[in-house]
Amino acid sequence: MAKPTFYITTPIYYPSDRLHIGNTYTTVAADAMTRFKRQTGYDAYFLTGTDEHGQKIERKAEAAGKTPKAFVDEIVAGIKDLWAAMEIEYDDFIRTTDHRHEKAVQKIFRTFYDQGDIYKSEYEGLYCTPCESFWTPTQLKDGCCPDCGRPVEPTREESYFFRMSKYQDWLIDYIETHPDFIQPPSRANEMLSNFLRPGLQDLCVSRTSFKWGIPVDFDPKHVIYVWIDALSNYITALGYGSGDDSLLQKYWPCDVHLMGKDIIRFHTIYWPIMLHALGLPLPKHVFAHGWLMFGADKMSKSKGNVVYPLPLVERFGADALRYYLLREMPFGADGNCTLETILTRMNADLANDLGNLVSRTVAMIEKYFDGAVPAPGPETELEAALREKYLALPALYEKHMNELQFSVALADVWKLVGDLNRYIDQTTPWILGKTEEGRDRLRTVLYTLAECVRGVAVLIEAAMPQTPGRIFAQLGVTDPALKSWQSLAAFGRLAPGTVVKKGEALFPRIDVAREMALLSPKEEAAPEPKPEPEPEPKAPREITIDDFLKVSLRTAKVVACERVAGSDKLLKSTLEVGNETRTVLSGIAKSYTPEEMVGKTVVLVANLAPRKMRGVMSQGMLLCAEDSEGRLKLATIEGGFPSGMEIR
RNA sequence: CGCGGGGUAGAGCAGUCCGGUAGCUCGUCGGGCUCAUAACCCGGAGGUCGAGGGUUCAAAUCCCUCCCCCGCAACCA
Repeated sequence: MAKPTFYITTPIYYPSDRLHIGNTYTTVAADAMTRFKRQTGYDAYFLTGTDEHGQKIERKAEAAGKTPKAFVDEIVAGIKDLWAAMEIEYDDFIRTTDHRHEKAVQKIFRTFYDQGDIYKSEYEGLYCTPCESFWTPTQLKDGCCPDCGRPVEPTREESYFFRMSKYQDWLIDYIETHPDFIQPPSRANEMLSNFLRPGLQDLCVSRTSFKWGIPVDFDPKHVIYVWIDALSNYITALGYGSGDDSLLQKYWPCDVHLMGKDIIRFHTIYWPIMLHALGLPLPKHVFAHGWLMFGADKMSKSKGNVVYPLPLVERFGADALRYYLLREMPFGADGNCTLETILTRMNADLANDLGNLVSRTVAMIEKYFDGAVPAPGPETELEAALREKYLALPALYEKHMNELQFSVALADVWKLVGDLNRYIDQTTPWILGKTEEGRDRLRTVLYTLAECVRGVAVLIEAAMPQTPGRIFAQLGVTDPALKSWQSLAAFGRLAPGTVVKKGEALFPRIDVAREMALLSPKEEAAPEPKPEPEPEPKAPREITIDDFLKVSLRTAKVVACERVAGSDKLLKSTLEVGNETRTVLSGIAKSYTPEEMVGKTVVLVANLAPRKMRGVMSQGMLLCAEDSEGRLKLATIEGGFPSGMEIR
């Protein structure tokens, strides 16, 4: 009988920057799930990859003086290195620039067009010419381009559109009749009430404003815009439209699309509709996990709790970081993530509980039985209770893993680890070892420990691929049958006489304070390229003095200041600039009270185009410094200097 | 009334759907043990479960009102 199949995907990541720990989390989760499914008898297939087209990459490549392909090649290599370091083993890594993908996407696009799902029309929107971008009214900043701040103008661009509206009722019905489709279920409500029930707009699926994309083969001045290009990867990777769709036949429909909660909308609305239009069944589950929060904006860099994956892996190993990621985050919810919580968790669970358990178990077998696992004697109720827990664990673990509740599944295993540490204290082997009758009892105790430790090693394999091997080495387990999931079905598989050998500590205890100092972002000018926290999209370019002189900076005295009704950030200041009076709005209400403002002599950008905010015209801008926590300090002029003076 | 998430011990969280002695991890204090990675085990202190009202024999849990925090949105030239 053929094995049941299991197909799992991560999103394809956008390689405009290095990946952060959030993407690492998704991918680790998918990898752990894949390993778990294989372990429990499935034919599992794990897909990840990169989404490489689009204007943003086109521009970044240009800024870096590279071709888009060369630019993404480099980043993709880094991503693959990171996955290798994290022990992530995917079956396929699809890049949207792969020839196989591009061909299939063109075919999909044409299919939609031929069957009338896609039609050509004009996109009417607000266009910023310098940025070559369309913006929706809601994206605009005060009527201007959110990127460059310059005015936009209504423009039309020829575009292809997907008739989403046609499938809206079908999708609503599908989601309502398939309560398991969107996980967690609260996300389904969100999609229904925010997007589906109000009515779907037809989706713009091509662009003519940039070139870095897959051309529409029957209308080559268009490139296919992100949706059809990116989402299709889940089937093009399986050979959809390639002539060999054996993988598709085997693995589709997908079991789980795993992703962060930010992109759930695309996967639960556009993607299902596209699949339906292609006549393909929908994925069984779309699962959105939460975010890893780094103590959020409030306490990041200054508290030294920004976390990057690579330095941690290098220092503590892939398994420790994988364990942390899977254990710390509850199902579907956001989790706090700081260097301190990571190190503390590693110490408590890995070094103290598991590592030390293995260490003391093996040490006692060496000490009392010359390293040979003793044959167990009669059982007491202590052993019976442990055995019962041990035997119940695989089913429990399997249940939680199948619900993608990694943290709960691991917590179950660690309950057994805790029980075993307690068991040692209850049975006091070091006393048993002193008498002849005690030694009989000791055989049972140490055998029970060794067998349970073996079970733990088997159970954690999916989450921590490297550690079981190290435990087996210390226990002297070589027979593959004893490393298998099936071996958990009965207690007592470990053969008495097996020779153990104490090795290095599985997880050396970490000096948290020291490591925190060592790994804090400031020290991290390491050779490895650190993933810049917020890479400036627009790197400051050199300008000439003439450019600078275009900016008119003047001293200005605040003569009055008040809060702006309805805004928590804006202050409205009345400024005296020489013999002129100006009104300026500034987003500084969180750092300054109106009272503090009055009387200050500040720096005004005097020739900035006026802008309306909250219905009030702002005639200029005040210069401010901003720290990493968003606190602002105005640039001020000391002393009683007159207003209206030029600043150079 | 924009959408959503949340407010439970010093910190991070579970419990809330299906009312019934408030629980877990870390930290802290005290004790035990010596097989072990200064680890492990036991115990204590520490909570008016955001506030107020209601239903009930009984409310963290159900109902109503309000306050506060965090995302998104808005907005910070």
